[in-house]
Amino acid sequence: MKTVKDHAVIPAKTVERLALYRRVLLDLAKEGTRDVFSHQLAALSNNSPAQVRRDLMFLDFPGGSPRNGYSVDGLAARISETLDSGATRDIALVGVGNLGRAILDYLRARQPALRVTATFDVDQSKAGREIAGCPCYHIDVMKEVVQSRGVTLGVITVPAEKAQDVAERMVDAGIRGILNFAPIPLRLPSHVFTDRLDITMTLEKIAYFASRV
Amino acid sequence: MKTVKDHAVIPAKTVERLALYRRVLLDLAKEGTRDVFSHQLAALSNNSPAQVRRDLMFLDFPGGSPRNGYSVDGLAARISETLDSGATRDIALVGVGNLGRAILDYLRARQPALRVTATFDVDQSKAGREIAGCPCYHIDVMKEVVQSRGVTLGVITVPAEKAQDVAERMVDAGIRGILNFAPIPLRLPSHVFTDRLDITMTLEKIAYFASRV
DNA sequence: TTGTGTGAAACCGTTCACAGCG
DNA sequence: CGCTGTGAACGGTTTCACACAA
Repeated sequence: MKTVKDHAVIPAKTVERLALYRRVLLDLAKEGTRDVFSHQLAALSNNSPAQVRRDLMFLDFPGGSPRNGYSVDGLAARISETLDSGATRDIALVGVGNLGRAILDYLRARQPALRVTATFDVDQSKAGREIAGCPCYHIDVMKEVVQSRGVTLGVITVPAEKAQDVAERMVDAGIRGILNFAPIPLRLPSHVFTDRLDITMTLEKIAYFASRV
Repeated sequence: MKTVKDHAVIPAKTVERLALYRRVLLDLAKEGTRDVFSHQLAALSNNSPAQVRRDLMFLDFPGGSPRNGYSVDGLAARISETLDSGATRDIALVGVGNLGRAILDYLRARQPALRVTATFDVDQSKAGREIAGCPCYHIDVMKEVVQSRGVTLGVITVPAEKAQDVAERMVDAGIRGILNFAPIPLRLPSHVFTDRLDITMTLEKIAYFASRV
């Protein structure tokens, strides 16, 4: 029996794992697997079977039988409905340095539901050119471009000192969610969802735990 | 009074925040600030003053006076002692694509306590060259290079299909901690500390939360 | 019999609130 | 006073354990 309402908010950690399950399921589908048990999905995403089943409760998915487990295709589709609502999201990327270009390449091959529509930089010489098949504008025209194309997500790959300013311009342009690679957290109005991927900090954490036994 | 033993294991989230506090403190020091209150540190790393004070309890730092707060230099130094023990850690980076190069650049400027010593790739044509001032070897010689230089940390920026294999070679070479950029979790012996920075997954999470109000 | 779906318990991290001190 | 240090309360997440279904 399903008790979770359609529009119930799913906790962030669960959303992350659902995105991971989807990727695993798509891989399984590609190699022809039809059905999967929670313990298999758990092994492939290393966590516990109980965690997997608990996460799937949020999907309102009629799925799993004790005989066969879950339908790979059905479950993947249900996750996509829940996370994406099927719509493609447009992304603006600010800061066309090495990291910015890497992320462009990274995303181009993947998930067509997430697409970098435009890139921006302070460097005038980059404006007007195409970077990895994606037009690059000067940052001063960001608001117009973002609004005319209905971009709702932003990625920040500029140096730490510029990140807060860029983020505020993004919010002003109407962007609702920001992924920040700068090593400093952004202070933004609470209606904007932000997350940070801090490479140095993560390495420092790994260094700490790798030394104690 | 301090009750936390020197070798007590600090929770991962606290370690992350301590690394962030250190960065903030170093910025403050650079601009000449001598002392800082927990509420200031909290604002700069956006979280609560209570959280900051709770985190600092793990440091066994005699610090804070109600009059002046904490000594900026003293606190930064104490965090470094606790996280790094002052030692420089050597890193091996496998996968010299765009992302790999971006991370090399990113780390070169920063934290001298973390240094990429060698890079590796399957591409023979990259071997023998220098990438961003860092020697690049073929992946087959990784074990020797890693062992002769005492490298203990690894960064994986290869495609998903290769990541597990690369990780196992790293572990075989004696690496103790791995930062994985591939979108699939690694299955490794539990004595190896691993963390994953999954760009696509994070964007999917942001897309999910950016659409609900 | 095996695996799902799920209440209930255990666990962990954050926040509260206040005693103690400069 | 205002801030630190911290015990205690709180809330969210994970794990346990078992009824139920194929």
